[in-house]
Amino acid sequence: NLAEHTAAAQRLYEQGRAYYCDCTREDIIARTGDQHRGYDGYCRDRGLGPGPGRAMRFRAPDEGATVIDDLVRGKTVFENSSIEDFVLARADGSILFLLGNVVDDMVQRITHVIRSEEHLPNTPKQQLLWEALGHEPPAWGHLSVVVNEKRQKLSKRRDRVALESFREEGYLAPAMRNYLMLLGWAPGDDREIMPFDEMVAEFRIEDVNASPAFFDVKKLRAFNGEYIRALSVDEFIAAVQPWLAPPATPWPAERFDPDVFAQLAPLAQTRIGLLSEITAMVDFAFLPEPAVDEGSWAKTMREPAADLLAEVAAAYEVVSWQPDALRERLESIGASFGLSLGKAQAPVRVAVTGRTVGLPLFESMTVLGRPETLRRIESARERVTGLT
RNA sequence: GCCCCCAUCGUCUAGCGGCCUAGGACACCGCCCUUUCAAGGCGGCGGCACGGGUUCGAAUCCCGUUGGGGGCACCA
Repeated sequence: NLAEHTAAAQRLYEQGRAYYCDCTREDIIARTGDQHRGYDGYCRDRGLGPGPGRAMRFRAPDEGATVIDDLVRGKTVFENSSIEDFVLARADGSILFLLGNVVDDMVQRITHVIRSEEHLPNTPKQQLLWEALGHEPPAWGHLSVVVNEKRQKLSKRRDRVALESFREEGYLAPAMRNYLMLLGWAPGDDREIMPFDEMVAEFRIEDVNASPAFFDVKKLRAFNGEYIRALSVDEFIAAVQPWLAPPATPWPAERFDPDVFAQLAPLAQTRIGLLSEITAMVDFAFLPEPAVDEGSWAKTMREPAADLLAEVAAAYEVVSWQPDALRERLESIGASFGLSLGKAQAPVRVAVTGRTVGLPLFESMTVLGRPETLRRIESARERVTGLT
């Protein structure tokens, strides 16, 4: 809209609402003694015409006040005496943001300007321009900024603000959107998790509150978990695909078995808050050897783990390979050692999956298959015996 | 320094003069369920920044203080 920008500046000059000024930054500081004092109006009445080294300044009103009626903040009063004669056009004729932005909005017939709080100090200047150019100013709405734990506005340099990085970690778009909607706004009832369409239907800009909100990743993650659980199993399997292939996976691609994963998926679905967590949840099924967590090993592979593992291996040679049967056998073997099922399953779990926490054990073994399960139990038993 | 904004549990919020003994969510802590961990159920902890007004009555209105934030370019 270059032509419109220039025409608008020209019109303001012809109306006497703007004037030319040849002051440099240094001149102004020399006169006011302060680099934050603003322009002192030196050229206001010098009657300078256009020329090299001359910028065009807006003639701000000397008296009265400019009132911004803000959709989210109510009325804000700016004394006109505090508004400096700001520059509209550089010495080379190019137009500055403040004016260009206003002209663009007029050309596009913008009715509502909803933007961040940091623009609030610009608003009286822009409203003055709208009026000087003979237009009704738009409805303004200044939203508060989102802040970090130190309550400063989020910045690209300092804070994590790229949506892509959240997506790569396995946040679902609807969860992110739902969470973001709740920063500064709340639906009428106590529901927080709600479909976007319903939020849109209920949303009113006037209901947005004006105080800055902290971006709480913990709560975002909780929302994400809710959205993950709300997926059908098929949707879940589809959503999680990117984390089941290289480079996300520690297992070789050819070892991945979609049918095996499909059996594990519903078990994993209630256990992850981020899609990326699926990898560690099911890696035992696709790795040639379980990734042993040494802390888990040390905690569980003590008396009478070796003997227990030996008996479990023997019993599992012949049981019917189903979760219930596997559990019953382990439970009675544990009992013969004086161990609860909770205690007895621990070394078996570490032997088979490598960790003390994970998917339900008997279902996992069922999916892994008898030969591989027995091999892992036996291998763990040998290691324990070797160390004893 | 000047201009402006904001202020309810740790966090996000509901509240728009009496329904408030201040409600919900996340987090945290218990209990239940349970093969681990989750999920789920039940319960707990925890807040109106402070001081003045106005009013019969204030978290709600006004003023001030304090604290936090944003903006002060011939940048966008």
